Amino acid sequence: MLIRLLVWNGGNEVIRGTDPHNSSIRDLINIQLRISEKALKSIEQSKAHRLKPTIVLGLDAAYSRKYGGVAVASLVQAESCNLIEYGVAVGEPRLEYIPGLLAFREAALFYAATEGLSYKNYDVIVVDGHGISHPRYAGIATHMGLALAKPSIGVAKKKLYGEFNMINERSSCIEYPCVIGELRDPKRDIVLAYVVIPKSRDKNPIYISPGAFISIENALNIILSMLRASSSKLPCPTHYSDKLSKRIARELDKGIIRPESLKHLGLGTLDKYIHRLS
DNA sequence: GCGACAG
DNA sequence: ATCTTGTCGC
Repeated sequence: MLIRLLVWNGGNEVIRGTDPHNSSIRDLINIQLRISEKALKSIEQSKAHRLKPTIVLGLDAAYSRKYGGVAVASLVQAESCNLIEYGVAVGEPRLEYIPGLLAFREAALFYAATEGLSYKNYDVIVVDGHGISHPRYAGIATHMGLALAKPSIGVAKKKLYGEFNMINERSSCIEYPCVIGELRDPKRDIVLAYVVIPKSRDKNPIYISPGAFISIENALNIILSMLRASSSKLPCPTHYSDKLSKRIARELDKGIIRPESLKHLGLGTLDKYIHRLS
C-alpha cells in the first residue's frame, strides 16, 4: 500500500503504526482531547504574531472506486497563487467517515502526499475541512498542523460545530470576499471560525478556522487575500488540490494512469497537469 | 427521544 | 466524498 498509517497521538511526536481501524471510538476521541489541548495553547500563544506566508501548502482528497482515497498536497506561491509542485498519495482509508473523526480517515493520506514534495519549507498549511470549529477543537486542520509542526488553517464548505452569529447582513456585502459572521463556542466565550461569502458564483459561505500555531485573525486575513486571488470559492491552495485529486481519482478508475506512476507525480512539477485545470 | 452531522 | 444531464450565465 502506498498509504502509511500515521496519526498524532497527542504526545510530542508522530506515531507510526497507530491504526484507527483497530482503535475504539473512545480512544480516538481521547487522542483528539490531547491534541486540542496543545492546539488551543499554540493558538493562544500566536495572538501576538503576524505571519505573512510566501509559500502555502494546500491539502484535499477525492475518492477512487478502485484504489480508495487520493490525497493531493499542493505548494503555491501565496502572492500569485501559482502552483509550484504537488505530491500525491493513494490508499484505502482505514476508517469509515464519522462526523468529528474525519482526521482519522484522511490525515494519514494527507501526510503521505506531503512526503513526496521536494520543498518542505512552506509557511502555512490550508486544509479542506475544519480547524478548531470542531466539537473537541481538533478538526483535521488541527491534526495536520501538529503532525507537520506548521501553522495550519481549516477552510470548510459546511458547518460542523459552533453557534452562528451574524456580523453583517448578506445583503450588505458590497465587495467579496465578505465576512458575514462567526461560529462561537456554545461552551466557552470564544470565536472558533469566521463565516465568509466568497467572490465566486457560488455564494454559499465557507468556514475559516485556525488549526494550530496561528491566531484566528491571522488565519482570516491570509485566506481572504488568497480568495481575492482565486476565481474559485476556495483559496487556491485547496482549489488546486481539489481539482487535481478529483482528476487523478477519475483517471485511475478509467485506467488512464496507474498507482505506480503516481510515484513520479509525487516528485517535481508537472506542467501538463497544471495547464489542463479547468 | 429529537436534531445536527467537515469529507 | 460519490452517484449524475441538462442547463443557466459570464
